[in-house]
Amino acid sequence: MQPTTCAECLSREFSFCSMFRRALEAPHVLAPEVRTVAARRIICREQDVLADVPIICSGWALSAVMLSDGSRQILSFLLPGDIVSAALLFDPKPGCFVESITNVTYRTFRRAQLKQLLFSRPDMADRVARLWIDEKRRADEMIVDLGRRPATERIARLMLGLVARLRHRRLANGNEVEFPLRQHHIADAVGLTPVHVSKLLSDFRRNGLIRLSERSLAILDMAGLCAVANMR
Amino acid sequence: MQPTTCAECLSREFSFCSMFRRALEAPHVLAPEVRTVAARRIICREQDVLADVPIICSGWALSAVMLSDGSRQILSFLLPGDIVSAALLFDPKPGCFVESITNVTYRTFRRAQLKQLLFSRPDMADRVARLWIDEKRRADEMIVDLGRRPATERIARLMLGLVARLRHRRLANGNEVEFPLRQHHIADAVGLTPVHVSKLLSDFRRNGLIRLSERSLAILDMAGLCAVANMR
DNA sequence: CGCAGTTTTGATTTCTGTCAACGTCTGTGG
DNA sequence: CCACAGACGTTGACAGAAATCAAAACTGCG
Repeated sequence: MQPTTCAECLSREFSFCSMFRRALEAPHVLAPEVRTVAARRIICREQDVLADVPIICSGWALSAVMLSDGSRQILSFLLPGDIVSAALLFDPKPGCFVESITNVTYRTFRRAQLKQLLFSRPDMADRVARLWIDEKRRADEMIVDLGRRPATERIARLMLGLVARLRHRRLANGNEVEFPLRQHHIADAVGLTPVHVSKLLSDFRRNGLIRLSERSLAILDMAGLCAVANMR
Repeated sequence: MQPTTCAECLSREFSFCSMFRRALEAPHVLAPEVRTVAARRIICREQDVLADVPIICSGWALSAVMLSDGSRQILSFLLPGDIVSAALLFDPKPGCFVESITNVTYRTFRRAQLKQLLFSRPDMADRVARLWIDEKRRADEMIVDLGRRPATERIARLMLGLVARLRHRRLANGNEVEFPLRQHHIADAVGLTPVHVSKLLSDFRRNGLIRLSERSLAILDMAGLCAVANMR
């Protein structure tokens, strides 16, 4: 059921991998190494120096920063087709630590090879720039969310954003998606405590906005949730 | 007192401008247009399409996102030598609005010219990448601050970060710097209300950490402020 | 079964926002 | 030169949001 080569992978059409579609369809060109990790495993640490660039092939992961008091801030959730961070194309230090949420498979590409491919075609610079601009835009939106939006709005936006990303990659089509996040993941992403997240999610359910159980999220009232999220 | 050409400008040695040092010293190569705006003026809006890339030459500015309820989140303070956003090198839409804090002079470079220069030398891609990586790192730090640090810590870190940037550019050398920010600027940057910022700054003063008056900030107890900021 | 991780719920505390009043400063126009 | 209006900063009382603490139920899994 899971693709065994990039040439069979759906993500090849979307997100990061689409830039290398041609090269990926001829597997001998890039020949990335495949790795598999179980859920809740560390993929890389903040101070690591990565010789290779990891791309998520299946499963969910997260990138985060740890603080000295033991708490952490999640910077982004990584879905199939995502590069851990565009900065890794140029800098071997990830600057964040990366952990699997579900079972994850990822492929590691040689940085030098990717860069060579990147600059072999004139339009590549613009495509890398686009990738980078999108990453930065998401970071800026997160800053706005954390700085100026109330808790319910942040949670609603997180869920809507994830559903939109999944749909864009054809990993979901209805308003119901696989949702492996624990409440502490949500808490660490939106800057709240798990206890408070639990209470607010109960409110969402009480108001008929969502159904969330068994690692599955259904948006029951899209208009209502968008209203809570202050979107559209 | 203020330089009239890039060839005389100190910022040429640091930050963004340093990438073009050679070209800037021969003014006929890039020939940017110079503009001057008074304090509290809009430099560009979120939906604008900018034909040129603005670089701050003197004064302080800010980039921010406005929300529908009238509040705003400041994304970054722009100091002499800063590009408004590295994304502008590739994308004419700034995605944020930019406002002068003090009187500001800035130069606008033709995007096509900059890009041409950028790719005329093989090491340029790495330098642009470095610029971009730093911008992203700052955004990530801001996410961590807003998501996981208490108010006093955020304010202390903002002040320390600004002082460090000023010193790095030789715009300050002691622990006393020109500081044109109003308390509402601080509030909009760290996600608080101006009233609360006022109270916390009073605490800082009471504890002998800083002196802040007359558009000037002196860090009286660097170790103490770093401790509050949870740094070093 | 037993255990560790997760979720829920209620009581309480802490932090931050809101509101309002007042004083200061600054630039502007008469 | 003065009066004035705005913007800014400070302070206190209060309200609301989110954290903390604690206990109990639930889940999945070896």
